[in-house]
Amino acid sequence: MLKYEIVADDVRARIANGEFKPNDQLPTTEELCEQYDVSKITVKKAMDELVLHGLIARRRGSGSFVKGLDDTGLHKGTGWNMSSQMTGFKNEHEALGEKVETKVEEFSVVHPDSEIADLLGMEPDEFAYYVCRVRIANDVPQVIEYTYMPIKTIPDLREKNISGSIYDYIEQDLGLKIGSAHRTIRAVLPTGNEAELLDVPAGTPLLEVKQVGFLDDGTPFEYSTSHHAQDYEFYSISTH
Amino acid sequence: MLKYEIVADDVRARIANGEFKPNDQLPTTEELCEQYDVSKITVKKAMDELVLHGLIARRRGSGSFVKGLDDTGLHKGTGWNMSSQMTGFKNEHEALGEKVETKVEEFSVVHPDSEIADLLGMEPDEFAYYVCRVRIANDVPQVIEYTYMPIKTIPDLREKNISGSIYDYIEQDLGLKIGSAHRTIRAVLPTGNEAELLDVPAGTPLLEVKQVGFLDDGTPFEYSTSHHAQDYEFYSISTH
DNA sequence: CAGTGGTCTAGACCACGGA
DNA sequence: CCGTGGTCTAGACCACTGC
Repeated sequence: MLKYEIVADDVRARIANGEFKPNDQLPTTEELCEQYDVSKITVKKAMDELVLHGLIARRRGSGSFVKGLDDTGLHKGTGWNMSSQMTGFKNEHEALGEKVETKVEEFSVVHPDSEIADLLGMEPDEFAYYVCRVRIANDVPQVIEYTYMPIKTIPDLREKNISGSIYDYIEQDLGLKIGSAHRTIRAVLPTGNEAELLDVPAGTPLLEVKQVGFLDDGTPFEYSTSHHAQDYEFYSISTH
Repeated sequence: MLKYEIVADDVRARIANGEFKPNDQLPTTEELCEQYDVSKITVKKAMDELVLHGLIARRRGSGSFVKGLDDTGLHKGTGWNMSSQMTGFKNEHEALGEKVETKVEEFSVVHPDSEIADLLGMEPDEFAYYVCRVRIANDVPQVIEYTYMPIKTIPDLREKNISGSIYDYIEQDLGLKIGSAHRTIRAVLPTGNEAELLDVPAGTPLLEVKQVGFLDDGTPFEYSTSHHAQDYEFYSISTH
C-alpha cells in the first residue's frame, strides 16, 4: 500500500473515530510528517485526497480543519460515495446485501445515430451493441438503462454478459480498465412503457443520467441513458 | 501565475486548437519538462488537473492520451463546467450575457429544524436567515431556491444583498472565501405554488439540488434546496 | 527490456493569515 | 513577525505496458 494512502486512510479513521471532531484543527503538516515518518509532499498528497472527498479543508497560513459535517447527514456510509458511482449497479447493490436481478428488454446490433456515434468516436458505418435493461433490487425495479457500446472496443458481447454486470465483463473477461465517466443529469417523466417496466405511476419524476464511459486510455466505450426511479439520489462534491 | 497552471492551460489550449486531437498520445512527461522548462512533478501536477477535468487519461507504462470526445457533445463551452457550478446563479448567467433578475418571495429569521441545524453545526437556540428566491434569466423563471444561513457565520444580511448575489456578499463584503459544496440531486415535481412561480405546468419534472456550502476553513455557511426548471442539466465527471 | 508514468525524498523558497 | 500550507526542484527508485 502506498504511503500517502496509509496516511490518508489513517487520518480518515481518526476523524471517523472522533479523535478529530468537526471544526477541529488537524496537526500541522510538519507534525504529520513526524507521526507517519514521511515527507511533506506525501502528507500533502494524502490531505489532498481528503479534501477531494470533502472531509477536510486546508487554508494556507492558518491550518487544516475537519469539515463541520455530521455523518448522519448528506454524508452517508464510509464517505466514499463518489467512487462507488463507478462500480456499476450490480456490485453496488450486492455490496448492500440486496438481491439483484436484470431483465433484458432488448439486445441488438445497430448503427447509432450520429450524435451518439460522435461521442463514441465511431465512423458512420460501424456497429454498436444496443442493450436495454431493467435493473431490479430486492424485487423492486430501480432503473431502466439504454446502452450503446462500439463492437470494435467491446467485442463479443453475449446474452450471459449483459444479464450480469457489463462492467465485470469488461474488466475481468476483456482485461480492460474503466477509467472515468462524464455524466449529464436531468429530471424527466417516464414514457408509458417505462412507467410499466419500472412499476411506477405515470407522472412520477425520474432522474435521468446520460453518461459517456471511458477506458483508462481515454477511449469511449459506452454511451448510456439511465432513468432512475425510487427517489434515486446522486451525490457530488465540488471544490473551488 | 503558477508554473503548473501555465503548463495545464497551454496543453489545454493545444488540445482545443487541434494540435492534439482526440485519442492522440501526448508528449511524454520528459518532453513536456523540456518544452516548458519545468520539473517532472510540475508536469505531473498540471496533467492531474487535466485528468480531473476529463480532458486526458494517463496510463503508467504506455502514456498520456487525449480523451475521445467532441467539443460539440456533453463537453460544452470551455470545458470548465464543473468549476462554474461554484460561482452562483447570477455570475453564471451574466457571464452568458443574460439579463438576471431575482424575486424575493420570503426573507426572515428562523430556527431551522434539527436536521438542517445539525448540518449547519448550529445549536437549537441559534438563529438563521431563511430566504426563498426565484431566479429569472431573460424573463424566464429558472429556479426557486430555499436557503438557510446561520447568522453567526453570515451576519447582517440585508434585502439588497439577497436580491443580488449572496455569494458576492459573502466573498466581497464579508471577505470570506467559499470553499466547497456537498450536493444531493433528485427529481421532484413542483408544488402548486412552485408551478405558478416557475411558470410551468403542474407535473413538470424539476431537478432538485440539495446543497451544504462550506467556507474555505470548513465551516458550513449555507443549506439550500433548489428546484430547477427549464431542463436544467447538472454535469459531473468521475474518476476511478 | 526499453519506455512510460507514479511515488517519494530533503530541502529551498514563496504566499498567506493572524497576532 | 512567525507559523501555516503551497510550489518547485533534481534525482532515486518503483510499477506497469508492450514489444
